[in-house]
Amino acid sequence: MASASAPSDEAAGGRGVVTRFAPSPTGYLHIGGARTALFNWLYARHHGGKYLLRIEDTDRARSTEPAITAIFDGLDWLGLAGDEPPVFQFSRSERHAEVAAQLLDTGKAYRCYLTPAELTARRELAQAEKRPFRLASEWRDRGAADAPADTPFVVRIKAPRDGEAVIDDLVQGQVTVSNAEIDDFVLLRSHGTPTYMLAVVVDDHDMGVTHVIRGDDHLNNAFRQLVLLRGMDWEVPTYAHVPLIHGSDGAKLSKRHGALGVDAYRDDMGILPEALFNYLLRLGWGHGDDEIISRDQAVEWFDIAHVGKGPSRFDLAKLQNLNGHYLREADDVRLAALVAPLIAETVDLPLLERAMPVLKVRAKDVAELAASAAFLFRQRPLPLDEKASGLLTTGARDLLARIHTRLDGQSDWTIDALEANLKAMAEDLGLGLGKLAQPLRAALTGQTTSPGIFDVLVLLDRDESLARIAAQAMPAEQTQG
RNA sequence: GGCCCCAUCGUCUAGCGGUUAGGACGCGGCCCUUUCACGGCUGAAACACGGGUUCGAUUCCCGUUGGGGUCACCA
Repeated sequence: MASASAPSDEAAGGRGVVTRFAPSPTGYLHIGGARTALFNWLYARHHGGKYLLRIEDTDRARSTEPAITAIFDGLDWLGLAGDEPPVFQFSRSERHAEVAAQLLDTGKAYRCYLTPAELTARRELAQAEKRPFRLASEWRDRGAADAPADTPFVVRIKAPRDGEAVIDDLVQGQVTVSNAEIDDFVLLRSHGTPTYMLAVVVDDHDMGVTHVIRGDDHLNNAFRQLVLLRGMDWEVPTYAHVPLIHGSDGAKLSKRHGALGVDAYRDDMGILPEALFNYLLRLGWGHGDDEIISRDQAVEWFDIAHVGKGPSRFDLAKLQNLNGHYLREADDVRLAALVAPLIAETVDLPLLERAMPVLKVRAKDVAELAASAAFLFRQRPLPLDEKASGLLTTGARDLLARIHTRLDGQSDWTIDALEANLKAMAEDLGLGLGKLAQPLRAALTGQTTSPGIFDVLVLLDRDESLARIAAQAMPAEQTQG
């Protein structure tokens, strides 16, 4: 099963790769989280490993059920569901406490009786003296005998004070931090609940995670987690800290930059999942000149080595361009099903499906597609938009009457026949085809832009087309002469 | 502010000592054309700066500047 010879295989080592995406359900799945999930998924797939999901809900006050649902929905939509049922971190608190107890027993952690008030006082003092704050709790070396009775305490790790720690990060390279920078962070809160720092390390270990791929806002945390890992004598996973996504102005992505839940891209912006997948893949990662990359191709090509080290800015225009591409490629039946609910009029689904090939080449999102399809289902008299009504001058209406007469005599209602007929008519009148097509388009669609005029004629069919033309044509008696 | 990280067109990126610095989005022009798109061709557009190393730096090293991340009983 194992590859016979792949010594250069980046850090996959001998063991099977296990990655995880671990969002905290305090908000919806945002674009940055989606990309982190994508990279984890790709890395696992590429190496034939496993990709797991874990919901980091240890903050009971901020974790919500709707957020959890939205995160799973978003992941499913992008095709990034976990390979196994998700782990809910809160359900594992007993295990976390057990590890904290073990650290306490082995002298790797201690009970700290400093109150929150004392802590903030020390912090403020340090700040006032413009001195970096590093907590030095006197409880670190005090014996249990000194412990005050009935006083709440937190459990802190005993972080080393000398030397330095090194992490070989797949993205950031070798990063060294002095141990003096790492404080005795809290493992168990005064109410006995585990902190994120404890929970992550225990869960990653228990879940067999070999590769931790996450946002680089966690790079500093990795050093803290290292202390814990050493305390438990556990194997250190391979880290890959991926740069964050920034907004168009270079600042950390926020709501106003479009850091919306992926559901907003789907529902409000009409983005297709394959487009977002492709966009997110290319944001911060590249493979030569390739831009349009399929899922399979991505799995084959993806590597951490080509993940950029600098943050990249989110560019909506490029996402939309990609979306246009995938829209054109998408199956007509699928698109019709997506578009139908967005159309106010009663939809003739087979007609919508038939129209899709000529509609989808001119749309960049699902909403645009719906807007461009609506004319097919409107009742007569057709409402005209401003440009269309401006175009239907007396002369144009007169022309429509002539067109009506001409087409009324046409039995072969096909694109070729219609085109031949109208071109001949234009020639007879000494006009360009456009002179006929534009008024016709206005009468047929109520708009000045639409698919090709012969496509429209055929889609609408003979009776409806003729009726729409008649509705806008100059009354017959005024055209005599 | 301390610590850590980063730096190629406006944006996403290719490049891994010697290239006319390539592609894509966006922008301009042309072509196609019944409108709008699509498509094709084409133009403008980048190695942040200063020192080294080297025969030769976009590429390696140092510094400056700029940007980002992080400093909780949040995750």
